[in-house]
Amino acid sequence: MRDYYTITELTREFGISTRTLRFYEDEGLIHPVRRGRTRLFRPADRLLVKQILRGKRLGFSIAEIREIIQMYKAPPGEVGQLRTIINKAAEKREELRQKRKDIEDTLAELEQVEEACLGRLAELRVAS
Amino acid sequence: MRDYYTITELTREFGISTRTLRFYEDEGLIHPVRRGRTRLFRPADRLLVKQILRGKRLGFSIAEIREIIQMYKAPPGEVGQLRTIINKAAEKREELRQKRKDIEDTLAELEQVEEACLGRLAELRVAS
DNA sequence: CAGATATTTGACTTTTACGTAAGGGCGCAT
DNA sequence: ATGCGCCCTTACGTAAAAGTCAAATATCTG
Repeated sequence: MRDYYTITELTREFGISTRTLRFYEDEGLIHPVRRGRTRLFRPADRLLVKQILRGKRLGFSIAEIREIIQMYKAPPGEVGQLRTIINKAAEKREELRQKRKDIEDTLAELEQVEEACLGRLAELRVAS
Repeated sequence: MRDYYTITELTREFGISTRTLRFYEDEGLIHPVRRGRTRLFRPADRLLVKQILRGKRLGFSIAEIREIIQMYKAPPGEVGQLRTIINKAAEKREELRQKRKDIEDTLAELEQVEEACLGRLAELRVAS
């Protein structure tokens, strides 16, 4: 486990640009430390980037990803705040379950596509 | 099963705008028939809209959705084409499985968030 | 310490997926 | 005949998420 990663190391690891990482910083999603002006990414920052990209793959906007990330680092807080977080988490989970169902449905359809293609291929072989 | 739906009926059913449906037509995703200039959506068009919106929820771009849709209505075709489709379908399925894993991971993290919040709430009750 | 390589900020541009406004047509209930 | 609701096209506008480029530093390496 490295102490620090440079910006270019992370861009190579994740296949993104430096612009993207700076953009995420501007958006308040990550907070790499600085040595002079140069950004240094700690393992925790790297993990955050991973979570951000995961959110992107699922079609979440930056704003939504920010919300999710903020839930992760929620402080002890007071009762009202805790309840708010619990509710938000429940909402997101519901949304994720919907997405999962969408995935299952699409997977099923694509399997049908494959079967149909294989079937058609078999027909063509017989006919020739 | 209705013969035709008007554009407004579909916007109400799916919570989208007429602009969106016209945009999808411009993009070649749907092809409602016309009575004069007015679009008439058949059940098959309605199903397509459903599939498009499902794709959107999963973070697919219009271009990607177009690809998926084209697999569904792939014609009997010739051997090379069929193989291409089979490969594309396999790729998409892999992508979907990745997304599903992303969802599972995020769900697990959110459950941890909830547990942590509930734990903290319990602490606060004891302390008071 | 020089030269190469990496990083910074800032500004402008691009792409995607629509939103929105303008201007007009059709059918029908008042 | 007119007001209402729904429909059409054309065209410009916009927000999000970066891409791209320039010019100025920083950092590493021999």
